[in-house]
Amino acid sequence: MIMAPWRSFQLQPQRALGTIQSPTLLLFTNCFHSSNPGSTATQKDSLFFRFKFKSASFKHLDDALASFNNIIHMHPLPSRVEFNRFLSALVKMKQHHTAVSLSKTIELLGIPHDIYSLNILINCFCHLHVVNFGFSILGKVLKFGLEPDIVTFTTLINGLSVKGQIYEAVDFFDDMVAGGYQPNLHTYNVIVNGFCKFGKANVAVGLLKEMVERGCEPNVVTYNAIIDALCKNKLVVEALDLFSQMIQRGVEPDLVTYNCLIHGLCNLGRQNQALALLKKMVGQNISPDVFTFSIFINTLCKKGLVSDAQSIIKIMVQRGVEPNVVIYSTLVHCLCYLGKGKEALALLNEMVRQNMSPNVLTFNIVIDTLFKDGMVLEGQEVVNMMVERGIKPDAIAYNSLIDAYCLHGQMNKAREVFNLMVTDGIVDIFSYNNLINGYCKSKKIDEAKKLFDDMPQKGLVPDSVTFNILIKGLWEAGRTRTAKELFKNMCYHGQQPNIITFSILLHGLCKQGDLDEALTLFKAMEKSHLEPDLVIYNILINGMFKAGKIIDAKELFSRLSEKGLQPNVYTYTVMIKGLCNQGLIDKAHNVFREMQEGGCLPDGCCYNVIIQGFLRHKDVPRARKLIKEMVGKGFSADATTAELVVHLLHNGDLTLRKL
DNA sequence: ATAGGGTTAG
Repeated sequence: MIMAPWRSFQLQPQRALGTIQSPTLLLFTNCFHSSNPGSTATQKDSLFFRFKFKSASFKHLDDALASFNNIIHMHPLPSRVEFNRFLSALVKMKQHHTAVSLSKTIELLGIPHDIYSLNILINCFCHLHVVNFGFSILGKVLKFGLEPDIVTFTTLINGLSVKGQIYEAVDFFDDMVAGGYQPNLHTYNVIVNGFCKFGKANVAVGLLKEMVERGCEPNVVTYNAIIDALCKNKLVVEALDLFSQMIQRGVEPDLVTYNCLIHGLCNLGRQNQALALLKKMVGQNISPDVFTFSIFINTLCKKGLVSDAQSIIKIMVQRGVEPNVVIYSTLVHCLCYLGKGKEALALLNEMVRQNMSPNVLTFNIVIDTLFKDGMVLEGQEVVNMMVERGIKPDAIAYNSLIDAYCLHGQMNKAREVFNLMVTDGIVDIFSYNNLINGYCKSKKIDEAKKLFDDMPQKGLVPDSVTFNILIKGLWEAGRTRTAKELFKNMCYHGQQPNIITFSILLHGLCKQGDLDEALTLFKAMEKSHLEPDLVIYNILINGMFKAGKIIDAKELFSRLSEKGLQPNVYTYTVMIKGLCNQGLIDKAHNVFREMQEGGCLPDGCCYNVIIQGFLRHKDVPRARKLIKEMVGKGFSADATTAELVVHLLHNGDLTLRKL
């Protein structure tokens, strides 16, 4: 159980909800809850709705719906203005779908639309990613003889740009200007934001000038959007330039500005500069908030410094900033990253216990880690826990679940999850790639192929990863001809083979001993302007040894540095193994020494390879010495080494016997 | 307008 030292500072006791499980029970309990008047008292409700509040606001959808059911029975009915107020309250709760359907109800009650209600409706459709419906509402506006206003256009522009159709958004913007409508600051901010989210921060920077020329002086929101985008594109220098520029133009940076810059600096590892900015902002009486702390906590977590992160949490609590679910999830992630799955699970349970509802992200991190660390049962239990708490996995969570089940050969479960995604209409390329990969690894190549063929039907195009997975699967299933055909057909499917494609095929060919074909393929690869990397050379050197071309292998090895590549532990292991197999045990030993002089430390596999070399040559003293060294470094003998030792046991050698 | 999760193929 992990102890949270800051626990005493935080989390005011909240309403106990821990025992409530069924929605019915929840509704039941709500009936007795004094802070929830909306659902029962009709008279009070209408007063509340009509006179008491300037703008309606609800905490729960249930309250809003109950309120709605009451007011539609009032005589006379509330005015359009009041219904609009209600609809925008729903929008604030991100209940766009409900807003659309209630808008229809209101219409059916005989309350005519006005431009405000139609603008709200357009906004809802845009948020539901059906901009076309938004445009059909624009048609309705005109049909009703209503005048679209700048809000109508800005909303539609926003709808296009959040869908990534930024150039369509700009076209529409131009049409609007041509139609005599003046864009305002908000319109520009929507466009700027679109470019920023679309990875075109530079275009957004260019827009600043146009804004000034048009008399729409950029405000702090404009600058923040661009600064954030620049930071996320690692262009912190440019972001800092813009930061100075905004100050020069008299726009005061706010907390968001600083948070964005601090985030960008931390991501580039420039924490000292980030801290300097923190100091600067505090000097300007801008207090760090939970976002600011979160950035620093995350940065420390990524470095594995959990205790430092925990200290920051203490500080923030002392400053009166409450850690939230993001802060906790970051810590959970950190523990997972450090391989402490059990402790992460404990912290997750602690969150639940303290009523800090973990969300799909928190659960996903823990589930992923537990499965990857082989704790299948624990992982499954957390999945159940998530479902019990009514948290619906999203595409990322589902995909990592598919991957997890595949990893443990539970293909039926993986398939089940995949089918759920199909039902929900959220299968993506990752789902297919993960599941195809799972089938290949479980030697169910026909299932894999079937899935691959099924992709276009779902509107998905196989990517290079899909091809690579399937080529490898086919090859390993012995269907090398089909694998080669698929490789040749890749480009007809719009996918270029990449370096990994080549490595898969080269590996397969070398393993079969087809060195000549491998070398032909290697030439083809160079011709297609793919720069071979160390992995490719490792495969080739290995293949050359296997084919008995020791001179070629040694030459290729020695030419690595002139290609700007430094041999790694795999390269050396390949060399050592090759030399050992050719009986050149002393040469192998030289390489083993050379690698360490060059600063490359042997791993367990490397030790096993050279030890096996010595054992096969009945050189027990040197084998014994290296076994001792290996065990001392915390590596252990593999099955082959152990077997060889058993054969030599008649020596009664104690060091070896220990294995 | 700002903070936390997936890169699956060698």
